[in-house]
Amino acid sequence: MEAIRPLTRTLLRDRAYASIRDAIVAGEIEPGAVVRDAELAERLGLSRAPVREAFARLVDEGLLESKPQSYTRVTQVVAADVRDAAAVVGAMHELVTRVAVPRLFAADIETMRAANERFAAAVAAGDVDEALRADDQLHDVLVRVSGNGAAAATTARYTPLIRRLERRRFAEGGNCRSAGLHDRLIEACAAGDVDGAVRVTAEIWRGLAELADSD
Amino acid sequence: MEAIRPLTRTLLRDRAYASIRDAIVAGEIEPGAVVRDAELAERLGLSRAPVREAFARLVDEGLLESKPQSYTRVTQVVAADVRDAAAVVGAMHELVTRVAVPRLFAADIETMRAANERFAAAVAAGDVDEALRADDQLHDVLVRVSGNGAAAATTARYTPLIRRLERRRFAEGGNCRSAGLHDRLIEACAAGDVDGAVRVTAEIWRGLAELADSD
DNA sequence: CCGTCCTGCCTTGCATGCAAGCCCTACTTG
DNA sequence: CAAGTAGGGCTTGCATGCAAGGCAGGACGG
Repeated sequence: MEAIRPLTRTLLRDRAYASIRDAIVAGEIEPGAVVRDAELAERLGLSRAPVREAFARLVDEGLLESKPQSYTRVTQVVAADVRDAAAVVGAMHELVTRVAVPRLFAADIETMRAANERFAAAVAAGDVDEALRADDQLHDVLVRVSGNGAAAATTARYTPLIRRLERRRFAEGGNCRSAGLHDRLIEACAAGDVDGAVRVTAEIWRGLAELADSD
Repeated sequence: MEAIRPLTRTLLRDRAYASIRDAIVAGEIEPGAVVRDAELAERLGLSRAPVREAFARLVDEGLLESKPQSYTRVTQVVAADVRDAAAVVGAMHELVTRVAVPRLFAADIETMRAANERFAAAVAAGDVDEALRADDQLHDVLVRVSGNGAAAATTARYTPLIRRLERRRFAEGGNCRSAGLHDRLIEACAAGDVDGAVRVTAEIWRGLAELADSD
Protein backbone atom coordinates (compact mmCIF):
# COMPACT_ATOMS: atom_id res chain seq x y z
CA MET A 1 0.00 0.00 0.00
CA GLU A 2 1.34 3.37 -1.04
CA ALA A 3 1.34 6.44 1.14
CA ILE A 4 -1.66 8.66 0.43
CA ARG A 5 -0.85 11.58 -1.80
CA PRO A 6 -2.27 15.04 -1.15
CA LEU A 7 -5.78 15.50 -2.48
CA THR A 8 -4.75 18.48 -4.54
CA ARG A 9 -1.35 17.96 -6.04
CA THR A 10 0.73 20.99 -5.14
CA LEU A 11 2.39 22.55 -8.14
CA LEU A 12 6.09 23.29 -7.86
CA ARG A 13 5.56 26.94 -8.79
CA ASP A 14 3.18 27.34 -5.85
CA ARG A 15 5.64 25.81 -3.44
CA ALA A 16 8.38 28.02 -4.84
CA TYR A 17 6.16 31.08 -4.45
CA ALA A 18 5.21 30.35 -0.86
CA SER A 19 8.77 29.53 0.07
CA ILE A 20 10.32 32.67 -1.39
CA ARG A 21 7.53 34.92 -0.16
CA ASP A 22 7.89 33.68 3.40
CA ALA A 23 11.64 34.13 3.27
CA ILE A 24 11.22 37.73 2.15
CA VAL A 25 8.51 38.59 4.66
CA ALA A 26 10.54 37.01 7.45
CA GLY A 27 13.51 39.12 6.40
CA GLU A 28 15.68 36.08 5.68
CA ILE A 29 16.34 37.66 2.31
CA GLU A 30 17.07 41.29 3.04
CA PRO A 31 15.59 44.26 1.19
CA GLY A 32 17.83 45.30 -1.67
CA ALA A 33 19.34 41.84 -2.07
CA VAL A 34 19.45 40.64 -5.64
CA VAL A 35 17.92 37.24 -6.26
CA ARG A 36 18.94 35.10 -9.21
CA ASP A 37 16.46 32.57 -10.51
CA ALA A 38 19.15 29.97 -11.19
CA GLU A 39 20.51 30.27 -7.67
CA LEU A 40 17.11 29.95 -5.99
CA ALA A 41 16.19 27.12 -8.32
CA GLU A 42 19.21 25.16 -7.18
CA ARG A 43 18.61 25.95 -3.53
CA LEU A 44 14.98 24.80 -3.78
CA GLY A 45 15.94 21.76 -5.79
CA LEU A 46 14.00 22.53 -8.96
CA SER A 47 14.47 24.26 -12.27
CA ARG A 48 14.31 27.91 -13.24
CA ALA A 49 10.85 27.70 -14.81
CA PRO A 50 8.71 27.44 -11.66
CA VAL A 51 10.98 29.89 -9.84
CA ARG A 52 10.45 32.44 -12.58
CA GLU A 53 6.69 32.06 -12.32
CA ALA A 54 6.97 32.67 -8.59
CA PHE A 55 9.06 35.77 -9.30
CA ALA A 56 6.34 37.15 -11.55
CA ARG A 57 3.78 36.88 -8.76
CA LEU A 58 6.13 38.44 -6.23
CA VAL A 59 6.82 41.36 -8.55
CA ASP A 60 3.07 41.80 -8.79
CA GLU A 61 2.82 41.88 -5.03
CA GLY A 62 5.56 44.45 -4.66
CA LEU A 63 8.01 42.22 -2.83
CA LEU A 64 10.34 41.96 -5.81
CA GLU A 65 11.28 44.40 -8.54
CA SER A 66 12.86 43.45 -11.79
CA LYS A 67 14.68 45.25 -14.57
CA PRO A 68 14.49 43.36 -17.87
CA GLN A 69 17.66 41.56 -18.92
CA SER A 70 19.38 42.86 -15.85
CA TYR A 71 18.47 41.92 -12.30
CA THR A 72 15.70 41.01 -9.88
CA ARG A 73 15.91 42.14 -6.29
CA VAL A 74 13.93 42.42 -3.10
CA THR A 75 12.23 45.81 -2.81
CA GLN A 76 13.12 48.21 -0.05
CA VAL A 77 10.54 48.72 2.67
CA VAL A 78 9.26 52.09 1.50
CA ALA A 79 6.76 53.79 3.81
CA ALA A 80 4.69 55.22 0.94
CA ASP A 81 4.28 51.84 -0.74
CA VAL A 82 3.25 50.13 2.47
CA ARG A 83 0.79 52.92 3.18
CA ASP A 84 -0.70 52.50 -0.30
CA ALA A 85 -1.02 48.77 0.18
CA ALA A 86 -2.58 49.29 3.60
CA ALA A 87 -5.12 51.67 2.10
CA VAL A 88 -6.08 49.06 -0.47
CA VAL A 89 -6.27 46.17 1.99
CA GLY A 90 -8.16 48.38 4.43
CA ALA A 91 -10.70 49.23 1.76
CA MET A 92 -11.07 45.53 1.01
CA HIS A 93 -11.68 44.73 4.65
CA GLU A 94 -14.28 47.47 4.95
CA LEU A 95 -15.95 46.07 1.85
CA VAL A 96 -16.08 42.47 3.04
CA THR A 97 -17.12 43.53 6.55
CA ARG A 98 -20.12 45.36 5.17
CA VAL A 99 -21.19 42.29 3.24
CA ALA A 100 -20.23 39.60 5.74
CA VAL A 101 -21.59 40.89 9.06
CA PRO A 102 -25.27 40.24 8.23
CA ARG A 103 -24.36 36.71 7.12
CA LEU A 104 -22.28 35.60 10.10
CA PHE A 105 -23.20 32.43 11.96
CA ALA A 106 -22.50 31.82 15.63
CA ALA A 107 -19.70 29.45 14.63
CA ASP A 108 -18.00 32.27 12.71
CA ILE A 109 -18.08 34.54 15.74
CA GLU A 110 -16.65 31.70 17.76
CA THR A 111 -13.82 31.24 15.30
CA MET A 112 -13.02 34.94 15.53
CA ARG A 113 -13.04 34.88 19.33
CA ALA A 114 -10.74 31.86 19.40
CA ALA A 115 -8.36 33.46 16.92
CA ASN A 116 -8.25 36.66 18.96
CA GLU A 117 -7.43 34.72 22.11
CA ARG A 118 -4.56 33.02 20.34
CA PHE A 119 -3.54 36.43 19.03
CA ALA A 120 -3.48 38.00 22.48
CA ALA A 121 -1.59 35.06 23.94
CA ALA A 122 0.98 35.17 21.16
CA VAL A 123 1.50 38.91 21.57
CA ALA A 124 1.99 38.41 25.31
CA ALA A 125 4.47 35.62 24.61
CA GLY A 126 6.26 37.71 21.98
CA ASP A 127 5.64 35.15 19.25
CA VAL A 128 5.37 37.22 16.06
CA ASP A 129 4.70 34.35 13.70
CA GLU A 130 1.83 33.01 15.75
CA ALA A 131 0.41 36.48 16.34
CA LEU A 132 0.29 37.34 12.65
CA ARG A 133 -1.09 33.92 11.81
CA ALA A 134 -3.89 34.35 14.34
CA ASP A 135 -4.56 37.88 13.09
CA ASP A 136 -4.85 36.57 9.55
CA GLN A 137 -7.23 33.88 10.67
CA LEU A 138 -9.46 36.35 12.47
CA HIS A 139 -9.85 38.72 9.56
CA ASP A 140 -10.05 35.87 7.08
CA VAL A 141 -13.39 34.84 8.58
CA LEU A 142 -15.03 37.99 7.25
CA VAL A 143 -13.26 37.70 3.90
CA ARG A 144 -14.46 34.15 3.49
CA VAL A 145 -18.03 34.78 4.57
CA SER A 146 -18.31 37.74 2.22
CA GLY A 147 -17.76 35.31 -0.64
CA ASN A 148 -16.06 37.98 -2.74
CA GLY A 149 -13.21 36.19 -4.48
CA ALA A 150 -11.72 39.33 -6.00
CA ALA A 151 -11.57 40.99 -2.60
CA ALA A 152 -10.02 37.87 -1.10
CA ALA A 153 -7.37 37.74 -3.81
CA THR A 154 -6.58 41.43 -3.45
CA THR A 155 -6.26 41.09 0.30
CA ALA A 156 -3.98 38.08 -0.03
CA ARG A 157 -1.92 39.88 -2.63
CA TYR A 158 -0.99 42.94 -0.59
CA THR A 159 -1.01 41.62 2.94
CA PRO A 160 2.56 40.20 2.74
CA LEU A 161 3.95 43.64 1.91
CA ILE A 162 2.35 45.00 5.06
CA ARG A 163 3.36 42.03 7.17
CA ARG A 164 6.99 42.66 6.32
CA LEU A 165 6.80 46.08 7.92
CA GLU A 166 4.84 44.81 10.90
CA ARG A 167 7.45 42.16 11.57
CA ARG A 168 10.16 44.76 11.51
CA ARG A 169 8.25 47.04 13.88
CA PHE A 170 7.60 44.10 16.13
CA ALA A 171 11.30 43.28 16.22
CA GLU A 172 12.00 46.90 17.14
CA GLY A 173 9.76 46.74 20.18
CA GLY A 174 6.03 47.28 20.39
CA ASN A 175 3.20 45.82 18.39
CA CYS A 176 0.56 48.17 17.15
CA ARG A 177 -2.40 45.91 16.62
CA SER A 178 -4.30 45.66 19.85
CA ALA A 179 -6.50 42.81 20.89
CA GLY A 180 -8.85 45.46 22.23
CA LEU A 181 -9.76 46.71 18.78
CA HIS A 182 -10.32 43.12 17.74
CA ASP A 183 -12.64 42.67 20.71
CA ARG A 184 -14.68 45.66 19.65
CA LEU A 185 -14.81 44.35 16.09
CA ILE A 186 -16.01 40.95 17.23
CA GLU A 187 -18.66 42.43 19.50
CA ALA A 188 -19.98 44.59 16.69
CA CYS A 189 -20.08 41.54 14.43
CA ALA A 190 -21.87 39.49 17.07
CA ALA A 191 -24.43 42.28 17.51
CA GLY A 192 -24.98 42.48 13.76
CA ASP A 193 -23.90 46.12 13.88
CA VAL A 194 -22.63 46.62 10.34
CA ASP A 195 -21.72 50.29 10.62
CA GLY A 196 -20.00 49.73 13.95
CA ALA A 197 -17.93 46.85 12.57
CA VAL A 198 -16.95 48.91 9.54
CA ARG A 199 -15.93 51.79 11.79
CA VAL A 200 -13.67 49.55 13.89
CA THR A 201 -12.19 48.03 10.73
CA ALA A 202 -11.40 51.49 9.41
CA GLU A 203 -9.79 52.33 12.74
CA ILE A 204 -7.59 49.23 12.67
CA TRP A 205 -6.30 50.03 9.23
CA ARG A 206 -5.82 53.70 9.97
CA GLY A 207 -3.52 52.56 12.76
CA LEU A 208 -1.56 50.49 10.29
CA ALA A 209 -1.16 53.42 7.92
CA GLU A 210 0.26 55.44 10.81
CA LEU A 211 2.63 52.58 11.53
CA ALA A 212 3.92 52.96 8.00
CA ASP A 213 4.30 56.71 8.35
CA SER A 214 6.29 56.53 11.55
CA ASP A 215 9.32 55.55 9.55
CA MET B 1 19.79 54.83 -40.77
CA GLU B 2 17.69 52.37 -38.82
CA ALA B 3 14.13 53.00 -37.75
CA ILE B 4 13.92 54.20 -34.17
CA ARG B 5 13.05 51.45 -31.73
CA PRO B 6 10.64 52.05 -28.85
CA LEU B 7 12.24 53.66 -25.84
CA THR B 8 11.16 50.82 -23.59
CA ARG B 9 11.53 47.55 -25.37
CA THR B 10 8.21 45.76 -25.14
CA LEU B 11 8.55 42.26 -23.82
CA LEU B 12 6.88 39.53 -25.80
CA ARG B 13 4.94 38.32 -22.78
CA ASP B 14 3.41 41.78 -22.40
CA ARG B 15 2.39 41.89 -26.02
CA ALA B 16 0.95 38.40 -25.74
CA TYR B 17 -0.96 39.41 -22.61
CA ALA B 18 -2.45 42.55 -24.15
CA SER B 19 -3.34 40.75 -27.33
CA ILE B 20 -5.11 37.82 -25.67
CA ARG B 21 -6.83 40.02 -23.10
CA ASP B 22 -8.25 42.31 -25.76
CA ALA B 23 -9.44 39.34 -27.78
CA ILE B 24 -11.28 37.95 -24.76
CA VAL B 25 -12.79 41.27 -23.71
CA ALA B 26 -13.92 41.93 -27.26
CA GLY B 27 -15.55 38.53 -27.34
CA GLU B 28 -13.42 37.34 -30.25
CA ILE B 29 -12.63 34.32 -28.12
CA GLU B 30 -15.93 33.22 -26.67
CA PRO B 31 -16.58 32.34 -23.04
CA GLY B 32 -16.12 28.63 -22.47
CA ALA B 33 -13.71 28.22 -25.38
CA VAL B 34 -10.60 26.26 -24.53
CA VAL B 35 -7.33 27.95 -25.38
CA ARG B 36 -4.15 25.97 -25.97
CA ASP B 37 -0.86 27.68 -25.34
CA ALA B 38 0.79 26.01 -28.34
CA GLU B 39 -1.99 27.11 -30.65
CA LEU B 40 -1.94 30.73 -29.51
CA ALA B 41 1.83 30.76 -29.58
CA GLU B 42 1.79 29.79 -33.21
CA ARG B 43 -0.93 32.28 -34.06
CA LEU B 44 1.00 35.10 -32.38
CA GLY B 45 4.24 33.98 -33.94
CA LEU B 46 6.16 33.24 -30.74
CA SER B 47 6.86 30.36 -28.42
CA ARG B 48 4.82 28.85 -25.60
CA ALA B 49 6.85 30.48 -22.81
CA PRO B 50 5.59 34.08 -23.09
CA VAL B 51 2.07 32.87 -23.86
CA ARG B 52 2.07 30.83 -20.67
CA GLU B 53 3.14 33.86 -18.64
CA ALA B 54 0.27 35.81 -20.19
CA PHE B 55 -2.08 32.96 -19.26
CA ALA B 56 -0.99 33.19 -15.64
CA ARG B 57 -1.91 36.88 -15.50
CA LEU B 58 -5.24 36.29 -17.19
CA VAL B 59 -6.10 33.53 -14.75
CA ASP B 60 -5.30 36.00 -12.00
CA GLU B 61 -7.68 38.51 -13.54
CA GLY B 62 -10.48 36.01 -13.85
CA LEU B 63 -10.63 35.97 -17.64
CA LEU B 64 -9.16 32.47 -17.88
CA GLU B 65 -9.47 29.41 -15.69
CA SER B 66 -7.13 26.48 -15.77
CA LYS B 67 -7.16 22.92 -14.53
CA PRO B 68 -3.66 21.53 -14.04
CA GLN B 69 -2.48 19.04 -16.67
CA SER B 70 -5.80 19.35 -18.39
CA TYR B 71 -7.11 22.49 -20.02
CA THR B 72 -7.26 26.28 -19.95
CA ARG B 73 -10.41 28.03 -21.06
CA VAL B 74 -12.11 31.41 -21.13
CA THR B 75 -14.35 31.89 -18.09
CA GLN B 76 -18.08 32.29 -18.45
CA VAL B 77 -19.49 35.75 -17.77
CA VAL B 78 -20.91 35.03 -14.33
CA ALA B 79 -22.97 37.82 -12.78
CA ALA B 80 -21.70 37.17 -9.27
CA ASP B 81 -18.05 37.35 -10.31
CA VAL B 82 -18.55 40.58 -12.21
CA ARG B 83 -20.42 42.06 -9.27
CA ASP B 84 -17.55 41.10 -6.96
CA ALA B 85 -15.03 42.67 -9.29
CA ALA B 86 -17.17 45.79 -9.59
CA ALA B 87 -17.32 46.07 -5.81
CA VAL B 88 -13.54 45.90 -5.61
CA VAL B 89 -12.93 48.36 -8.42
CA GLY B 90 -15.60 50.65 -7.02
CA ALA B 91 -13.90 50.62 -3.63
CA MET B 92 -10.61 51.46 -5.34
CA HIS B 93 -12.16 54.39 -7.16
CA GLU B 94 -13.69 55.72 -3.98
CA LEU B 95 -10.30 55.42 -2.34
CA VAL B 96 -8.38 57.25 -5.04
CA THR B 97 -11.09 59.89 -5.37
CA ARG B 98 -10.81 60.74 -1.69
CA VAL B 99 -7.05 61.18 -2.03
CA ALA B 100 -6.91 62.76 -5.47
CA VAL B 101 -9.60 65.46 -5.35
CA PRO B 102 -7.66 67.83 -3.07
CA ARG B 103 -4.61 67.45 -5.31
CA LEU B 104 -6.20 68.08 -8.69
CA PHE B 105 -4.83 70.80 -10.94
CA ALA B 106 -6.86 72.72 -13.49
CA ALA B 107 -5.20 70.71 -16.25
CA ASP B 108 -6.49 67.49 -14.67
CA ILE B 109 -10.04 68.81 -14.62
CA GLU B 110 -9.61 69.81 -18.23
CA THR B 111 -8.43 66.30 -19.16
CA MET B 112 -11.49 64.84 -17.47
CA ARG B 113 -13.83 67.22 -19.27
CA ALA B 114 -12.25 66.43 -22.63
CA ALA B 115 -12.47 62.70 -21.97
CA ASN B 116 -16.13 63.00 -21.03
CA GLU B 117 -16.90 64.90 -24.22
CA ARG B 118 -15.26 62.16 -26.25
CA PHE B 119 -17.21 59.65 -24.15
CA ALA B 120 -20.56 61.32 -24.83
CA ALA B 121 -19.78 61.65 -28.54
CA ALA B 122 -18.76 58.00 -28.77
CA VAL B 123 -21.91 56.85 -27.00
CA ALA B 124 -24.01 58.95 -29.35
CA ALA B 125 -22.16 57.46 -32.31
CA GLY B 126 -22.50 53.94 -30.92
CA ASP B 127 -18.75 53.40 -30.85
CA VAL B 128 -18.18 51.05 -27.90
CA ASP B 129 -14.42 50.88 -28.16
CA GLU B 130 -13.99 54.62 -28.13
CA ALA B 131 -16.56 55.06 -25.36
CA LEU B 132 -14.84 52.62 -23.03
CA ARG B 133 -11.45 54.07 -23.89
CA ALA B 134 -12.64 57.58 -23.04
CA ASP B 135 -14.27 56.31 -19.85
CA ASP B 136 -11.00 54.69 -18.82
CA GLN B 137 -9.12 57.88 -19.51
CA LEU B 138 -11.51 59.95 -17.43
CA HIS B 139 -11.32 57.78 -14.35
CA ASP B 140 -7.62 57.18 -14.83
CA VAL B 141 -6.94 60.84 -14.06
CA LEU B 142 -7.99 60.34 -10.44
CA VAL B 143 -6.13 57.04 -10.17
CA ARG B 144 -2.95 58.65 -11.43
CA VAL B 145 -3.19 61.77 -9.29
CA SER B 146 -3.81 59.69 -6.18
CA GLY B 147 -0.38 58.18 -6.70
CA ASN B 148 -1.44 54.89 -5.15
CA GLY B 149 0.25 52.20 -7.23
CA ALA B 150 -1.49 49.31 -5.51
CA ALA B 151 -4.88 50.85 -6.16
CA ALA B 152 -3.93 51.51 -9.78
CA ALA B 153 -2.80 47.92 -10.26
CA THR B 154 -5.94 46.54 -8.65
CA THR B 155 -8.14 48.73 -10.81
CA ALA B 156 -6.30 47.68 -13.96
CA ARG B 157 -6.51 44.04 -12.92
CA TYR B 158 -10.28 43.78 -12.56
CA THR B 159 -11.52 46.36 -15.04
CA PRO B 160 -11.26 44.00 -18.06
CA LEU B 161 -13.62 41.50 -16.42
CA ILE B 162 -16.19 44.27 -16.04
CA ARG B 163 -15.61 45.65 -19.51
CA ARG B 164 -16.44 42.28 -20.99
CA LEU B 165 -19.93 42.48 -19.52
CA GLU B 166 -20.36 46.12 -20.45
CA ARG B 167 -19.51 45.34 -24.05
CA ARG B 168 -22.06 42.58 -24.12
CA ARG B 169 -24.73 44.83 -22.62
CA PHE B 170 -23.84 47.53 -25.08
CA ALA B 171 -24.23 45.09 -27.95
CA GLU B 172 -27.65 44.13 -26.58
CA GLY B 173 -28.87 47.69 -26.68
CA GLY B 174 -28.44 50.43 -24.12
CA ASN B 175 -25.43 51.69 -22.30
CA CYS B 176 -25.71 52.21 -18.58
CA ARG B 177 -22.95 54.69 -17.88
CA SER B 178 -24.32 58.16 -18.34
CA ALA B 179 -22.31 61.20 -19.21
CA GLY B 180 -24.50 63.04 -16.71
CA LEU B 181 -22.99 61.19 -13.75
CA HIS B 182 -19.58 61.95 -15.14
CA ASP B 183 -20.51 65.64 -15.33
CA ARG B 184 -21.53 65.65 -11.70
CA LEU B 185 -18.29 63.89 -10.77
CA ILE B 186 -16.21 66.41 -12.65
CA GLU B 187 -18.05 69.37 -11.13
CA ALA B 188 -17.52 67.99 -7.63
CA CYS B 189 -13.84 67.52 -8.41
CA ALA B 190 -13.55 71.03 -9.78
CA ALA B 191 -15.21 72.40 -6.65
CA GLY B 192 -12.85 70.42 -4.43
CA ASP B 193 -15.87 68.69 -2.92
CA VAL B 194 -14.33 65.41 -1.74
CA ASP B 195 -17.44 63.91 -0.18
CA GLY B 196 -19.56 64.86 -3.17
CA ALA B 197 -17.11 63.31 -5.61
CA VAL B 198 -16.96 60.13 -3.53
CA ARG B 199 -20.76 59.97 -3.45
CA VAL B 200 -21.01 60.24 -7.23
CA THR B 201 -18.28 57.63 -7.64
CA ALA B 202 -20.19 55.25 -5.39
CA GLU B 203 -23.31 55.90 -7.42
CA ILE B 204 -21.55 55.13 -10.70
CA TRP B 205 -20.31 51.80 -9.41
CA ARG B 206 -23.58 50.89 -7.81
CA GLY B 207 -25.10 51.26 -11.25
CA LEU B 208 -22.51 48.86 -12.62
CA ALA B 209 -23.29 46.28 -9.93
CA GLU B 210 -26.94 46.48 -10.95
CA LEU B 211 -25.90 46.00 -14.55
CA ALA B 212 -24.29 42.74 -13.47
CA ASP B 213 -27.35 41.64 -11.54
CA SER B 214 -29.76 42.23 -14.42
CA ASP B 215 -28.52 39.02 -16.01
C1' DC C 1 -27.39 -3.45 -23.31
C1' DC C 2 -24.92 -1.08 -19.77
C1' DG C 3 -21.17 -0.31 -16.75
C1' DT C 4 -16.27 -0.64 -15.92
C1' DC C 5 -11.62 -0.74 -16.96
C1' DC C 6 -7.83 0.03 -19.85
C1' DT C 7 -5.16 2.30 -23.16
C1' DG C 8 -3.50 5.93 -26.00
C1' DC C 9 -3.55 10.80 -27.23
C1' DC C 10 -3.33 15.43 -25.95
C1' DT C 11 -2.70 18.93 -22.79
C1' DT C 12 -0.15 21.31 -19.44
C1' DG C 13 4.03 21.44 -16.13
C1' DC C 14 8.81 21.36 -15.68
C1' DA C 15 13.67 21.05 -17.45
C1' DT C 16 17.12 22.71 -20.27
C1' DG C 17 19.43 25.16 -24.17
C1' DC C 18 20.30 29.34 -26.60
C1' DA C 19 20.33 34.32 -27.50
C1' DA C 20 19.85 39.22 -26.40
C1' DG C 21 20.60 43.00 -23.38
C1' DC C 22 22.76 45.35 -19.48
C1' DC C 23 26.57 46.42 -16.37
C1' DC C 24 31.23 46.67 -15.21
C1' DT C 25 35.78 47.06 -16.36
C1' DA C 26 39.65 48.30 -18.59
C1' DC C 27 41.62 50.53 -22.28
C1' DT C 28 42.23 54.22 -25.33
C1' DT C 29 42.39 58.97 -26.47
C1' DG C 30 42.12 63.86 -26.01
C1' DC D 1 44.49 62.63 -15.67
C1' DA D 2 39.66 62.40 -17.02
C1' DA D 3 36.15 60.99 -20.00
C1' DG D 4 34.31 58.24 -23.43
C1' DT D 5 33.98 53.71 -25.37
C1' DA D 6 34.50 48.95 -26.61
C1' DG D 7 34.44 44.30 -24.90
C1' DG D 8 33.41 40.44 -21.75
C1' DG D 9 30.71 38.20 -18.25
C1' DC D 10 26.48 37.48 -16.22
C1' DT D 11 21.74 38.09 -15.96
C1' DT D 12 17.17 37.50 -17.65
C1' DG D 13 13.96 36.42 -21.77
C1' DC D 14 12.55 33.19 -25.03
C1' DA D 15 12.68 28.63 -27.46
C1' DT D 16 12.37 23.87 -27.31
C1' DG D 17 12.43 19.07 -25.38
C1' DC D 18 10.64 15.78 -22.23
C1' DA D 19 7.47 13.73 -18.85
C1' DA D 20 3.40 13.35 -15.88
C1' DG D 21 -1.40 13.57 -15.58
C1' DG D 22 -6.19 13.88 -17.34
C1' DC D 23 -9.79 12.62 -20.50
C1' DA D 24 -12.01 10.24 -24.28
C1' DG D 25 -12.86 6.30 -26.79
C1' DG D 26 -13.02 1.57 -27.19
C1' DA D 27 -12.81 -3.21 -25.50
C1' DC D 28 -14.33 -6.36 -22.30
C1' DG D 29 -17.16 -8.41 -18.77
C1' DG D 30 -21.53 -8.78 -16.38
